[in-house]
Amino acid sequence: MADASDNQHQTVGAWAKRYYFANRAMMESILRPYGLGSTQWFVLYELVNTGPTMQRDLAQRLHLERATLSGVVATLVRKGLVAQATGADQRQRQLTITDSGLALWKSLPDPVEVTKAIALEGADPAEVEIAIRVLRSAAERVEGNVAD
Amino acid sequence: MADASDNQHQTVGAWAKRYYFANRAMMESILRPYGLGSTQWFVLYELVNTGPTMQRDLAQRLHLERATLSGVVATLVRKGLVAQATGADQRQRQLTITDSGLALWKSLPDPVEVTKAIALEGADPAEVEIAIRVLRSAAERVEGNVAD
DNA sequence: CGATAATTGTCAGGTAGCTAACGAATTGGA
DNA sequence: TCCAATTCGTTAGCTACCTGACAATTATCG
Repeated sequence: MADASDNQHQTVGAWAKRYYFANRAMMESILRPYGLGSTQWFVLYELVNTGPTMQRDLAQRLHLERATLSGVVATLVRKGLVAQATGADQRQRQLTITDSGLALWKSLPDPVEVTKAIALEGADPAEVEIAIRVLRSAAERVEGNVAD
Repeated sequence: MADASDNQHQTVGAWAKRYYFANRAMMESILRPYGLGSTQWFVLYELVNTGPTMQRDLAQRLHLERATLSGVVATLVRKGLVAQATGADQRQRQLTITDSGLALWKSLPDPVEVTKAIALEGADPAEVEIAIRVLRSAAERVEGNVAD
């Protein structure tokens, strides 16, 4: 009812947005007791599962701009969870999870799994597949067009 | 290719996020020449199509927190596009689009339509329907759970 | 070799969200 | 009637994105 006038914008985009924010809110409510944000969690996830990584590569994998990741990393370094080292190429920074970061990681629930379980409980897997296909093709088409 | 390690998180949520940001980037690239952000556009849209509106009601319709809308409205007022008036109940603010706001509005393309056309070009309408259903039910389920 | 081009990370400044806390105004109940 | 509870908007402070500009470094090519 509050949505009566939303009918014009009853689009995939509108619901994608709403699901994204619901998802993120849930993840952050899970992570808040540990003092982590959702993107910070994804960074730790990558470092744990891929090992030491160049900051540049990490940005690509997480689909973040260099500048965005720079801020997230700075936060994690300040918290002592991640170490940022300079190697041969002095422009680049190599990221490694610290001991204290790993200790925190081991005590963490997986917020992606928890949220996914709630979101898709009882959903038809075939329909979920279709939803992913539609979203992916829409995302890729729009991404390709912004480049202009 | 950059997504090789994303397989673990090849979820509806991951693609919803990616589509949301692509969508928003496209909308903002369309609106940038006019000095507007996407949420600012939605506020103007509501004021144009619904007429003068209480700030409180607008927040509900746009699914924004009072605090968030407060900032967006402050920006629009500063730009002279929206007027914020106090009425009988002196706690509430009534929002109205100004003449200069309306003039700007009339010169604007509809970024939602433009983006949607690109995103869903050639997509199967039945599959789009399914995607919306999946997203809506997922969003509502997660929203219901965060309330805990 | 040496000047120009490209890469990398950071900073500055902007948009879009959130929660928590507060002041002012209104409502409700004892 | 009057005090307590509620409502509404704002502010402050946080996360998470972006673009544009910059310094430092490394690559490239004439």
